[in-house]
Amino acid sequence: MSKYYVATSIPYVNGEPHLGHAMEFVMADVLARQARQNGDDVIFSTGTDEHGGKIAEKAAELGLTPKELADKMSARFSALAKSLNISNDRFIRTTDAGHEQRAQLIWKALEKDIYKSKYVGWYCTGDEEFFSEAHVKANNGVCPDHNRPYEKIEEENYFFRLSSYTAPVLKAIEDNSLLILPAPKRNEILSLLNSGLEDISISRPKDKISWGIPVPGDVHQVMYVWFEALMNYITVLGYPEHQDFTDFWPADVQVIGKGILRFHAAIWPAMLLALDLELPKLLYVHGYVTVDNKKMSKSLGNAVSPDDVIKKYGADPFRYFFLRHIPSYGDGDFSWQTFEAAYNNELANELGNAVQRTVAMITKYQNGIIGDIPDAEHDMAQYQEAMAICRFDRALDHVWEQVRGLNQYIDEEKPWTIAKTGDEDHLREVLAYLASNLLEIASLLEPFLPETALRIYNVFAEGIVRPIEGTLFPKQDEPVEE
RNA sequence: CGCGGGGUGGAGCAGCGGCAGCUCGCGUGGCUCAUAACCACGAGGUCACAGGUUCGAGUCCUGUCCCCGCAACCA
Repeated sequence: MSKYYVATSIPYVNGEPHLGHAMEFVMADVLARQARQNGDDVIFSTGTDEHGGKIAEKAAELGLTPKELADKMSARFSALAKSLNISNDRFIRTTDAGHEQRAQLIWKALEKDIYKSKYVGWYCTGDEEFFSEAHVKANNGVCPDHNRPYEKIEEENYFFRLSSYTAPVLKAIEDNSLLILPAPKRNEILSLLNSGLEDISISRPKDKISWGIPVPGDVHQVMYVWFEALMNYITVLGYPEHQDFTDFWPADVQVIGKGILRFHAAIWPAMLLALDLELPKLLYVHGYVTVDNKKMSKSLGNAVSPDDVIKKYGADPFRYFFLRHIPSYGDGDFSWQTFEAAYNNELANELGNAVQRTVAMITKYQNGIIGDIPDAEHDMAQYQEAMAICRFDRALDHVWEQVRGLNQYIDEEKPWTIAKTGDEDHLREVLAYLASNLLEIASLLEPFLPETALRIYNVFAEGIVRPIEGTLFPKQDEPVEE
């Protein structure tokens, strides 16, 4: 039994969970469920990233302590995972004592590559934030939000010698020992690496940002959130001493959004190399979700809550839409309209109805007795290939080819005609073939639509049809608001 | 010349050198097992533009015009 470790990135608890977070959960869940289906021993981890100035500020605005805010928001994310049927084995929070302690161990282990230096940057006291040279130049030296000039400020920070790791990280990505999918993302990071990496600041003065993990041996500094958050992928396994870490690292897949590619394809691998650890085997980078072709944003008021969609349609339809209709290798769009179309046409009419008509015929013509169900013999190669490279959309396309094929087969064979002519053997054969196909489809669907797969199994698995209560995907008639 | 992605029937996409394809939507017909579902057929494209390579180009090369993302701590 081989070990399989898959992790999502851990969302920052700065805002409410949105469709993009939900999609990432779902994608990673497909990988985890597929691995379990293949008999692997799986750890699937997700969680929340909770430190940093932004959280502290936001908490202050709301009259909460940072920890109270983090608790509240973290719970929202774990609730989302639950309502989407995400099968994560772990849910790590960067405020967990275990993470904080292990992060400090990691820091110490990295000390040969850490040095103290002055950070010089452009600072806006309005934002209380540093800005890059390019950013400042683009705004002609004046902060547009506060209409005051950026100040040049120096502060003491610890730095990580990222520059020393440019070459080995580059090599790992070039020879695909750290595979990055899709390829354009790999190219993007290669070109970044080819231009060389600079050392990065990895701490903040405690008097500026206190909400963070203390730097070991320096009471005046806390770790920079990102630096410490990346460590979750190994602290969750119990680095350095726990057996899970020995057994499950390196990760088989890390699932991330395109916005955090640099952190995961440059900084994180460098940290791992500095720790003398192996790199993840695959970094799968998904795109962003727009709503009605616009970037989700509070000011536009077009944010759609994953909860609303799940409440109305359920977890499986949600999973289905985001896995098949948001391109696995690119950005995609959600709208209620396209969601409903997918639900009605594909789930209800094609799949749901295929199950329904099969059930009805077996019940009507054979009193619900299926008899021997032959093994299905479709060529799964294309499906498997798609799964291997995280092309969930393509994999589902192939499943739906089978669903359509099934409906075509029914129309060609016309079981109702066979029933009239009284050729019982032939009829039994045809209907058993249908059941067999639906069982096969259920198996292919299992990682994607776990509830649906189970319901289909339950109907046909015993050689006798056990009618479903209601229908698989009840048609939704009432128009959705908005 | 910062980097990257893209412009293909009404919409969304595939095709990456050999007669332009898929899904939705639309039209017509068929069927009656079924969730007014299912099946078949059809209409609809000078593949952003201009050059070039080739026996042959959405497909390769060059140039132009648009769109989008990253760069600037959003998944």
